[in-house]
Amino acid sequence: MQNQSTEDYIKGIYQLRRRTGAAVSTSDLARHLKVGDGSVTDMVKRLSAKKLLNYVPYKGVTLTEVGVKLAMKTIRRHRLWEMFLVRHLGYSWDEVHEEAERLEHVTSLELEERLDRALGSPSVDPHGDPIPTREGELKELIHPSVAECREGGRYRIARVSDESPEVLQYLKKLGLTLNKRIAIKQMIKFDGSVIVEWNKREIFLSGLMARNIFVEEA
Amino acid sequence: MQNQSTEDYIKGIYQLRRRTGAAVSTSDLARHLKVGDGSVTDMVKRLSAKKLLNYVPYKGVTLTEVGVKLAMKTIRRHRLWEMFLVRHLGYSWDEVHEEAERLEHVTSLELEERLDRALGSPSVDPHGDPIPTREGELKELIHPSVAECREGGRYRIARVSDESPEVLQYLKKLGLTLNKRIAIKQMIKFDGSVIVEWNKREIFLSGLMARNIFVEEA
DNA sequence: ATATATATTTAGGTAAGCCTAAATAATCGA
DNA sequence: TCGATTATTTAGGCTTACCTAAATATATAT
Ligand SMILES: [Mn+2]
Ligand SMILES: [Mn+2]
Ligand SMILES: [Mn+2]
Ligand SMILES: [Mn+2]
Repeated sequence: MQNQSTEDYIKGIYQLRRRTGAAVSTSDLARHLKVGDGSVTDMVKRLSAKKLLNYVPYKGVTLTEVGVKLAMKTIRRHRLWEMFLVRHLGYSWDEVHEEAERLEHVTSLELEERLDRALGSPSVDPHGDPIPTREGELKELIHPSVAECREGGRYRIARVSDESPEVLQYLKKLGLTLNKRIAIKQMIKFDGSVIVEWNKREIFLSGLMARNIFVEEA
Repeated sequence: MQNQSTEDYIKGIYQLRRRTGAAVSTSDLARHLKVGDGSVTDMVKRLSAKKLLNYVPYKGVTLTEVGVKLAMKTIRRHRLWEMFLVRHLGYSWDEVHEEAERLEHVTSLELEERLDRALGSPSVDPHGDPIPTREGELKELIHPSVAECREGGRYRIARVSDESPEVLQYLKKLGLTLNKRIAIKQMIKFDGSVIVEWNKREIFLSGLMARNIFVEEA
């Protein structure tokens, strides 16, 4: 098993790459991990020596096959823990990320299996993010954000960005949680905000909020 | 919160001290933690600077009040996790120590509270060891070992040494788990072994085994 | 194309935790 | 009580993962 830093670097690279598609720059990774640029260059060389990633100076890093495996393993553990904390310990979806961020690094294969079994092998985490399989397969679901919906459409909330606890807290307060069914009442072009209907109430969502909620046609 | 090494050192000191009563020598601690003697001297100086313990060269270490608090917190988390893994994830008592040894260091106060609540504030762990309270109070229960029992006596198994997984596995196979009621059939002076009766069967326990099972008069 | 701005790496340091071997202190036996 | 044995500390090193500032490479704008 690898240590906390290694796993967080590899996971970070995987996630940044999913967003940009290209090689991940050391400075983007530094920002993501909240460490200095020089520290990343340093660490990235060591991870490259361990064959977890390919590093081309001034060009950025990409994960090797082994690296992707490790990313999958870490993400799987993270999301299983999030799910477990919600279902079995009464956490709400805005409280689990931090905990899972630490637990993911001290989870044996045995524990991973037992978490999975206790949850009935869930396919998504509390934020709607897919959980990689035991074998490391991850099918990314591509859902449009509320900001990209058509007026009058009816949708199911399929995923919510887990970036900020505040967004999650706010949505919880509104009642807009996973799998809730909403209708798009009005798209306000001017600032990208959206008015949705849920439970017979009209809810106003800022443009930023709308871009953090992902839906599926209902 | 402290890091893994710090917590394991402090916990180790607490546990060694409970057994011997006196200040803990650096070499005993080194053996316990499986690190070199010199490493312990090194670390112990740092922990002393942090006011977690008092270190007198050549005399050994004792925990400060703050140190004892940290030991209690760590032991509480360890034992709550052991209990949780057994009750909620189907682990058996010989499989939980290693897992808890890592989980104890990444457990927030919030998580500690939720584990405790989910378990109904248990007073002992799966091995019969008492769980410190939220406030850090620990009442050590003093039970005689089977090796110290009187022939013909009837007892309840109150605690089992969690030192070795083998002992625990063996006892599990025999069916001699916590709270089981046994009768002492014969104490064999020659080698300290004991024959006990449980569930209408006679079970032979080696001297070493007998010294690792602790009981309460029934 | 060249100067300037920005991104990235290098260099030199630090702290934590470990190791081994040498030095020294404490303890024990006769 | 003195010499030998044992326990403990010191010294010198190592690796990991950070930091900051200086140097250098790359990208951008005129
Ligand atoms: Mn993490
Ligand atoms: Mn999540
Ligand atoms: Mn531990
Ligand atoms: Mn235990």
